[in-house]
Amino acid sequence: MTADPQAPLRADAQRNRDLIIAAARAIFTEHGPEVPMEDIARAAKVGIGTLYRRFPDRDALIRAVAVDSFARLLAEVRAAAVEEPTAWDALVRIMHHSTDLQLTAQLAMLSAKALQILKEDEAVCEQREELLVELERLMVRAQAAGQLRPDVGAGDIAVLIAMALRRPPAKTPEIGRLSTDRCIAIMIDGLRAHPGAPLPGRPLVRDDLRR
Amino acid sequence: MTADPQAPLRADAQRNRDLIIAAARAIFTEHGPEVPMEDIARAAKVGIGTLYRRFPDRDALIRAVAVDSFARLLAEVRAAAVEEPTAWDALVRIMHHSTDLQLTAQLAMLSAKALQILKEDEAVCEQREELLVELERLMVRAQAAGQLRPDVGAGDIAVLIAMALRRPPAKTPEIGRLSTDRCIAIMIDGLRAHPGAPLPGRPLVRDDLRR
DNA sequence: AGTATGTGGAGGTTTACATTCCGCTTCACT
DNA sequence: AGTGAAGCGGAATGTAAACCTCCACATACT
Repeated sequence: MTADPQAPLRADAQRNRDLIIAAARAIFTEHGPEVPMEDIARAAKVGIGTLYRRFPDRDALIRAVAVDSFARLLAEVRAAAVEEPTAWDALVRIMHHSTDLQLTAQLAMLSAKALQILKEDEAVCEQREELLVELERLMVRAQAAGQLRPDVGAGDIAVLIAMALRRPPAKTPEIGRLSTDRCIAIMIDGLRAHPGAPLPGRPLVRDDLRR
Repeated sequence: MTADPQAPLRADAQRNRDLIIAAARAIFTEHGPEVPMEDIARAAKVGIGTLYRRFPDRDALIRAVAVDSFARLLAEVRAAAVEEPTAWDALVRIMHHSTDLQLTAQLAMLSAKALQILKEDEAVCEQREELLVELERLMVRAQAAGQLRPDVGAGDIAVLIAMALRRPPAKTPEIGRLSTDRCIAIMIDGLRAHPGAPLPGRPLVRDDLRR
């Protein structure tokens, strides 16, 4: 029932549905996917009943948000790949600026619960695969150009991102943002070609992330 | 009532107390400080009643574990500072090998709840301060020796560590460990002197972490 | 204007966790 | 080896929070 196109929604209902997804996106990004349904309804300025009619349970909502967020991120990645002068610049841009990235990583890698749900969703899995393919393509290009260190795989980047974007509670929001930015910048410097020390083990690749 | 030395515990009681702390340490490290008390009791092979007699509530337990974990970490840091040939090596050793580091970071930076509790504990705050002083000392040495990039502060490292050590759930424990190791190695390379790009903002220092 | 569709949110139900309590066990001391 | 104090386990109870249903009322579409 995630998307049920055979009965087009009434205009107000469609509007509410969008509001709910937007609110869920914001709240999931901030507090993870296990916040009470009521909070989401409140943020969307909608009654709980409405939320439940549109998404019969939390899983459905998570799936819908994930589809949305993955699609946005994919678009962002493709845009960066085309618009930036080099693959490396595209990677840097994505890592630094994407909030969809944050949500996606959170859903796909940090919450065991969400992972479980998404793993069983055909559409999401496909999107995910596309995303990783796109990422790998960028990385190969950046490695060929000698900008990205050769001993990392897409899995490494994914892990790095997932870690970096789990922002710890900070003194103030500004410090929180600053610390995330700096952290990512340090990671990026660690990803440049000709770094100090060879990495342990072997590169993590796409398949290492599948669970 | 965390430590009540006026009535020395019976031998078996003392043993159980130690078991409980050890179990709590393991479980907190793995799953954060909000796991059900019952899980901790089970892991310690002890009845819930016992747990509650020794630690009247979760806060007391968290405090006790924190004191223990901070002390261990401080010892580890000092040992590394003395035993390793350079300050840089000491930093690397600590980042790579310390599980107490993981727990400490988790308690001190990632869980809002734990933070709240610890912030109000005199002893813990002092330990924390000592720890950061020691870290800063190492960093200054490593920067003076030209090994650590000059534009980072102790706060940056603390944030980095807290992020890195929040291990996402992985396909297998081996992959989990590998990904953490690689992630840390990448961060370390990003921390070396003469990296690619200057970091944004200003160094995060000790005080930025106080909340 | 009439009807199908959508809405809000009060409240019953479920769940999960914290905490207490007390009959039985183990220790420590003589 | 006997005895009382200290300790133990875990079933039972309390409690808070989140889930989700339901229905009188509202809104959109034709």
